[in-house]
Amino acid sequence: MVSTLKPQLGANPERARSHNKQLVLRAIRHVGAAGRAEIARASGLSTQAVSNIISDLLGEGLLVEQGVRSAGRGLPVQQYAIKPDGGYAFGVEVRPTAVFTALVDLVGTPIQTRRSPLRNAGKSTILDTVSAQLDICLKESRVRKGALMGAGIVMPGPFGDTGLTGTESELPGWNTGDPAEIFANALDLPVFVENDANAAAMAERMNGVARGLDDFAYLYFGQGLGLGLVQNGQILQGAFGNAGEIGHIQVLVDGHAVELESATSRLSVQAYLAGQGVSVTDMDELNSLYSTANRHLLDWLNHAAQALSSALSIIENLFDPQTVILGGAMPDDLLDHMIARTALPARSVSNRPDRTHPRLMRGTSGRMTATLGAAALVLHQAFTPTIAEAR
Amino acid sequence: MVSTLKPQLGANPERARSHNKQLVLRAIRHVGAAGRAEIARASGLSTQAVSNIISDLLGEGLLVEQGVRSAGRGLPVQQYAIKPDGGYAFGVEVRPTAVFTALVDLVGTPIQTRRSPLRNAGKSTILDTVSAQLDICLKESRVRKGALMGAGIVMPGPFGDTGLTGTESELPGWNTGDPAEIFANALDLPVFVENDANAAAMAERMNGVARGLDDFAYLYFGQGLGLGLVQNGQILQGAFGNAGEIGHIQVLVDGHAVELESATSRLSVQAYLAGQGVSVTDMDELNSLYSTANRHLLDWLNHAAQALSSALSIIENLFDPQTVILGGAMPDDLLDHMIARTALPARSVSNRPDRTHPRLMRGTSGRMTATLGAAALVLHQAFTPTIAEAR
DNA sequence: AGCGTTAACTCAACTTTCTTGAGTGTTCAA
DNA sequence: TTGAACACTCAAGAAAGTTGAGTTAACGCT
Repeated sequence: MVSTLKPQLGANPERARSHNKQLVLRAIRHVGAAGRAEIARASGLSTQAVSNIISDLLGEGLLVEQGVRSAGRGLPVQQYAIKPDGGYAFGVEVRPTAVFTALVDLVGTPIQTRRSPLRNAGKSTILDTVSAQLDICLKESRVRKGALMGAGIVMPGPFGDTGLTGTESELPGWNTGDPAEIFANALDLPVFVENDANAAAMAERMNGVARGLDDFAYLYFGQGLGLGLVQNGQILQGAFGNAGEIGHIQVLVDGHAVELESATSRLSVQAYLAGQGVSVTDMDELNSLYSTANRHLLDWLNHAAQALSSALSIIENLFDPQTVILGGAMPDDLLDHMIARTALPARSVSNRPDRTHPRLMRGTSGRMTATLGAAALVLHQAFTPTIAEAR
Repeated sequence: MVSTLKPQLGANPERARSHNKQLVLRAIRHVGAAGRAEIARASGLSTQAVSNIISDLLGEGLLVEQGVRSAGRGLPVQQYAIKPDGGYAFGVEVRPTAVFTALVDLVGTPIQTRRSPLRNAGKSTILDTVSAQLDICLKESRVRKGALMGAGIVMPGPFGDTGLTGTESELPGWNTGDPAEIFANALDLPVFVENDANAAAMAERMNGVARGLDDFAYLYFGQGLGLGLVQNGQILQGAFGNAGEIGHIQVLVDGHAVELESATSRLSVQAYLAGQGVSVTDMDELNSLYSTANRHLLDWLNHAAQALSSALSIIENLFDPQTVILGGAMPDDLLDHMIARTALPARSVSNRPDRTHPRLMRGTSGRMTATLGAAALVLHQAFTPTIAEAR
């Protein structure tokens, strides 16, 4: 019974400065552009301290002046904003058949997105492909490697040898060794590894509908169904990094218990439609099927909405989030349809009159959601004050 | 769509010191007794800094010298330990018919526990009773009020006006205003308010089977069934403070969906037994019923274990905790029986070979669990470095 | 139009806290 | 016996923050 204390760092001047820098960046990012006094009030620091820090950040090229704003009386505010080319993040999504990569700038704008097929799903093939993609990305975009703040990697979970192993994770060979470390060595960059749902959630928080939210859940439609949980602005990872494996829990559809994933995922709709003699292979076909109001697809959506309603009840009552976001590799229209049809449980702590957000929202969808989310992991890190958190 | 940035504090010398003090206390608490060099290594501070901080803490009466330990070569280690009477915490559990209070010292030892019936469940009656209990507690134990670090309050959730309101929370009048503020004013102390499950979880972490665990879940058998979630050493509260309301989710028993609470709670066993013509009014009766191997009770336990298995699957896959603890106002033997009978889901991220703790454990049980948990909230605060977290 | 108030920001002096490096004392092992 | 290892202290120095006085610009009242 060895209980290891999670290492936590003490505060010294150097770490305090780094913490405060991130605090200032975060405050500026949150409002888009801000002046010194404003930031000082938000952080509990003196204006002078903020001033010094801003001057540092200007020197490092992370901030730009953003004109003055005359706000009522007093000296007009000299505003500062994040400098988009002040840094870059590399996002990687590893799937069994291909690797998706994205280069985004400091404000989250995608500079490049790429797709590269994999000859096989072997470890070294993946590492080589990712490395090659990084080089090409940097060359084409003319971004110095030094300007890269890190790489975010999205891999199918769960991580490690668990009771779900073999059922889903179609990437062999990653259960031994720490994937983050392996990628960090291969790319020579700080690396953050998450599953697709968590990454998508962070993307939504950085630049999507979850901007400014600190507590929300994200249901990600990928191959299966994943749950990204953000608590207090941080991804909830669980003790072994596998929190949010919602796909295999039992929910009720028409009074019968089914695995949530078998009722809601992309694989599930394909299987269902195939059973009805309708073959779909990609999202576009699914979308056109929906636009013709295909009865079988609508039936499936109804089932899925029922399953989601059960899941929503669980998520809301267990996490009490500000909102639950639906997104991922599923066409917008289908997501909207499901959201409209999902019954919002009355017996839920989320059923309260003083809500600021709808209980169910649609997030960004599309093929690159998770890849951009991978990059968002890096940005999130850059804007999160981290004294007291050892790495 | 006003997205308010969660206030976070910048680091300045004063706050750094306070952060570091708490870090040192936490490190010492974790191992029981420690020397300067050891703490310095754990915190990333210099020995000199730790030395200065320890000398401060000795002056404040929070630490005591604890003899020297000769550990291999070198100068023997001068060890320090938490001084039990260095501070006290007041714990309060408010129930509809009575108020329970406890005074515990800095290491968590209960000094006094009391029960005081309530004439009615009105707000002012409760406040008056609690205040009076505090005064008596202090007088009898001869603890200065100045030595009190705060009060923890356990109240039935959910907090605020939610979809579960009226079903459970039998304390009228608390849905308006912030309970923490109300108590803080009445007691003139820093106050932390939580539900019973969260408080019990913290108690378990401070001095129970969850010592040293940073990620675990606690299923609390109270009137109903509550879930306390600890993530990264912190209570997971949710956006509105109502996370962990697990009682009302649907689970499967014998293929039928039922509300978890209706299958597992103390009220549920009483109702079930009453239906079989067996009347029980308190835990002792329940216990003696169990010791006679009452068939109806065993039937109920079987049902409950099934429901718990469903719940366990959800908790494990959503949180990926180090362990799930069962505790609360239910006799030990019954808890043990349920733990033994609860099937551990195979398809779970928690089903992994490299576990350090069992998937299901029994925590402290008994009438005062939540009350002592309330006090533990205060201790937890005292041992948690909190730069960057505004109040 | 004039003038006092308000507010953002800078400058320079000061304070707090941490780190560094040299020095002391104790224990173990060769 | 001697040297290495280790905990701890002392004194000097460095880093980062705060404070308070001073400057500048806009607003609004007379």
